[in-house]
Amino acid sequence: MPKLVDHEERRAHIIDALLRTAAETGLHAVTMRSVATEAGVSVRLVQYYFDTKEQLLLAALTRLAARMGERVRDRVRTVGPSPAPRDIVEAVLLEAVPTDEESRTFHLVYTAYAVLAVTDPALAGQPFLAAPNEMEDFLVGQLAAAQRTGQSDPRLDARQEAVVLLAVSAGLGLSVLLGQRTAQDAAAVLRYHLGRLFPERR
Amino acid sequence: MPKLVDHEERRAHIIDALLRTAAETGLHAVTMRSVATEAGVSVRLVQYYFDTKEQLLLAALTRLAARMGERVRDRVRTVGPSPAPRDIVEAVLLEAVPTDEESRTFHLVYTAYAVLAVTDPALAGQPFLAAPNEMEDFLVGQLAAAQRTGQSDPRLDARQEAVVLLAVSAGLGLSVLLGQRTAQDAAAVLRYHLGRLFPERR
DNA sequence: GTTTTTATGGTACAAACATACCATCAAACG
DNA sequence: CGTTTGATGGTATGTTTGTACCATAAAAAC
Repeated sequence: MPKLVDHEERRAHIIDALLRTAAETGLHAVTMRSVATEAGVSVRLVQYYFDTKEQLLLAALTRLAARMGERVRDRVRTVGPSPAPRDIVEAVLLEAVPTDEESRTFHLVYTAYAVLAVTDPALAGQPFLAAPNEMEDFLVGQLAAAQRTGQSDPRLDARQEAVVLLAVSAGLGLSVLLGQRTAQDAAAVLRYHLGRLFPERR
Repeated sequence: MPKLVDHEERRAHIIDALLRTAAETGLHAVTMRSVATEAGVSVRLVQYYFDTKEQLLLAALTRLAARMGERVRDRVRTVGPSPAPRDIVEAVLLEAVPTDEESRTFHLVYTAYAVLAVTDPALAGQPFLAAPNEMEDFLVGQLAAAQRTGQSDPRLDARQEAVVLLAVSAGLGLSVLLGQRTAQDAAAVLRYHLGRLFPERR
């Protein structure tokens, strides 16, 4: 055998190249050749590590979803000691607003995948349904906790408010992606809305 | 000359064929041939009425945006006599939730266009920025009117609430498109949120 | 030291695509 | 009545795509 290379590392390298080209030219314009060029390898190698283009796209989507989850968890972790529910919720939802370049790439490509998945049967809806539903339950838990400790109005319907929150952050994220709003403006709107959900006590 | 046909009608016919195929197989999979087949004409005819594919796509987007505007105006018109701001706002925002098949087609293809426009410079962002900004101003006006007549809390920031409203309806519409929620559920969430914005007086 | 494997490059190929070109039919116009 | 012109069909062409095939270097295994 030759170099005996780390397969996972190679795959990750190629997938990252795909994500970069997808963010630049659009997911629809991604080709075996463009990915190979961006990754600095031959087309044959892309074939070698991902047999077919469909498998490459699927692997990229999987990696994308995983990285998104990591980013959310990182955000929650760095929110400071003994955080209030409002802080946790804010951190989680702000992750949907693309600020840095990596975040922008992620959300752009992710959205492109989501739209693609509606018509393409090969891209099963798993990552597009499992993750948000999980998130919804998480938010319901946080809201309920806030209601128990008097940080939020107990008369509110936690489930509906959670759905509204997710919709708001998704909608704001999309508008930032489309260049309609800056990330800062979107974040301000989100904080405004959270201010209504978690009234300041005085 | 031969039949001396109505150009606009022919163009509309072909564009509708494009929208149908785009809704079924995805905008990325739309080809001159598929559109021609769906429209029941030859490829040559599609070329004849829209010189290039890019022009065809652009014309379809223009028609799509126009039809969307019509639908919103129709909704507002049929909201009943002497409508309250809440009814108007509800009607406008519910248009973003794809209920019937035509609405679903519109929003799916429109979203695909929006994602495409981020990377494709040929699709200038005009329809993606002008329409929402117009809508935002409209909502601000309705909210301000409601605040003046005591139908809504005057301490609220009408501008920010309008942005939240648009984001919520966009996010809910997307989740319906992705099959995460039914249109009925999304409508219920929207009404719940409106209920918080326009409290019932008792 | 020979024989497997593994990793890689290059190239060939069939399909699909957008578009350009050639041809035709029929209605309007003079 | 002939000629121009708008509307349409068919086909050719060059390019790009995904994928299959052939080749080879080199490390491990024996």
